[in-house]
Amino acid sequence: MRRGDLPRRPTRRFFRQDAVRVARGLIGATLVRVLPDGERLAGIIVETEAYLGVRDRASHAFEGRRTRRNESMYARGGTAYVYFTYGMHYCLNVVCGGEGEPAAVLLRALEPSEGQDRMREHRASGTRRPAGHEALCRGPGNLARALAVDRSLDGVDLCTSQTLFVEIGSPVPASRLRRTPRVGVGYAGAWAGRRLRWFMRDSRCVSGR
DNA sequence: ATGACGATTTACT
DNA sequence: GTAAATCGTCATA
Repeated sequence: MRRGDLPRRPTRRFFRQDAVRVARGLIGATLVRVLPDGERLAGIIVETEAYLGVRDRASHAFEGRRTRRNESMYARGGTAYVYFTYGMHYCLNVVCGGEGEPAAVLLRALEPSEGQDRMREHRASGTRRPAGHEALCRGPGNLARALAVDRSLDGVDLCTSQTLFVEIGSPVPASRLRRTPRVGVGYAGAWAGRRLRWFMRDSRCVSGR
């Protein structure tokens, strides 16, 4: 982005690509959350994972599973898919591909860039020590909590929403990225080993393991 | 109606 | 390293 340019959102065309391209392409972009009171929270996306749809055993849509929970995975690319897991955490995904094609990218970590105090408040309750800047949005559950993302944002269209959206960032060269298997999908057999996780090599905000 | 299970996080030995 | 927290969702009956 050049000086004086306004931030731009990725096009619908971008989100309609396959999840591998979207996962790779979102690294370095900024995720923006505008709270009900108008405060803007934002962070640079530093870690993503691709879930490839009906053939991917780790995906919620494996073998065409379609339920109330994962319904928004079947919406068109650019839709938010927010699910609740482990009885306490929300996770935010970006749906990819065309309508009826349930692929998605899980957003796993951000480097906070705006509204860090508010993020810290959101993270505060339940933890003993306040999270440092690096840890505010480290891990999908923490990211969602810091940005006040819950099921009310499930199904939101990131291409048009004023509440939750993405802004294009500077291009990230491949040399700054690392690619590994996904986290927490050991149950997925051969799919567990596929390198479908991307993260910024030098970022201190990336989740562990 | 019941039971098993998480695309996680934290705390603790 | 292991375990606990915690509950919506889904498959089974």
